[in-house]
Amino acid sequence: MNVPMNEDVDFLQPSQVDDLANRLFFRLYQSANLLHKTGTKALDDTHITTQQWAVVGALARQGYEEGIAVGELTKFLLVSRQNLSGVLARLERDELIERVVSPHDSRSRLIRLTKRGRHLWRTDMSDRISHFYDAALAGFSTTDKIHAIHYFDKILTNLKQIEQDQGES
Amino acid sequence: MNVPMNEDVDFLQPSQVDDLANRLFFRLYQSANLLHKTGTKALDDTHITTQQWAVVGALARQGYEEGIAVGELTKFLLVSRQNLSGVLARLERDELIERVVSPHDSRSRLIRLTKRGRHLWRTDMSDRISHFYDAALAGFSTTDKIHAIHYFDKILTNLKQIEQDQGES
DNA sequence: TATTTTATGTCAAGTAGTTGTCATTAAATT
DNA sequence: AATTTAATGACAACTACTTGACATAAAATA
Repeated sequence: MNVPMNEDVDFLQPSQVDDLANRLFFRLYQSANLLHKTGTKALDDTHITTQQWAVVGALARQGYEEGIAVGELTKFLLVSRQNLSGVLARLERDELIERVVSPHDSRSRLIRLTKRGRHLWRTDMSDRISHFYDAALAGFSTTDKIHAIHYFDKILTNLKQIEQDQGES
Repeated sequence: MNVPMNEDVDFLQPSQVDDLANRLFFRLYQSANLLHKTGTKALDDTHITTQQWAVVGALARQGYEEGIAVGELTKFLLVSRQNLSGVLARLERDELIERVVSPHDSRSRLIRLTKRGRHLWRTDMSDRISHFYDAALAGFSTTDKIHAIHYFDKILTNLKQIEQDQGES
């Protein structure tokens, strides 16, 4: 037995799996679970889920008043086309978004907020989201936020690379 | 107009919503999406999803050979009992876990790995997970990992507080 | 012009997540 | 001993997420 056993690490993850990595991704998993639960509840009055929030928030960005193609939106949100299709159908049902044919490419239908959708974002969602963010990032300095974003960006870059490698095989 | 407009911030988030917070949680949302997609694909051969991975990983920890109560598991994974119930049913169907009556509380059934489940974890999952972690955290020093975990812990603490506050109202 | 590529929609099957409700059973409390 | 509380299972309805497959229409290319 030339390999020394580290009892402290072994207690939590009794295998060759990197304990720090395991903790990190498990906390990412937990954070995402709680984000969806508490985020959706924070917007309970608006009947908007965190996924719909992500879509509406994307469409509310300046520069996207005329809409965005579904394909672009899937790349931005990192969800599948088929999944996004359902979310968009429900947002369309509730008259928060609409589909218009792209002036540049008639294959492409652009998704954009309706007047009602824009109004909901500005009037009912923004404030609640601000308060949610304040509570969720209590104790975070600006520097902390920037550093945390940086780590997320690195993880995202790596995961995108993994996805690309997986697609090739 | 006494409030100065910050064009840089306004470009990405044209409201009073904290842009840094928005970026941070959007990247958390994206990271979780990609984690599930790439993680599940990395374990494709084993027919284990990231959620099942979380459960099996939790049960594979030292000290949990005799099992864990469903309620404890929901608190650990931060998912609902009803959701976990379905995941456990599929793992039971595949004979990776089993339910045994708790020796201390006969209301409680303990979830534990079967021999087959433990074998799958050690033989097929651990290595793939290690490689996945290595790729997903490429460029992360040990210090980076510790700092990132620290941020996740702070976010988790805050989100748990939000959940508690929401439950009271 | 004919072919290929691209963007999208749709249908299907399966997994995962939520809340809410009701029932059961046993522990804990009065 | 009777009542309350806690842990769980089961069912329902809904949203969201995946892959796979097939169809359509228009852009791009040969």
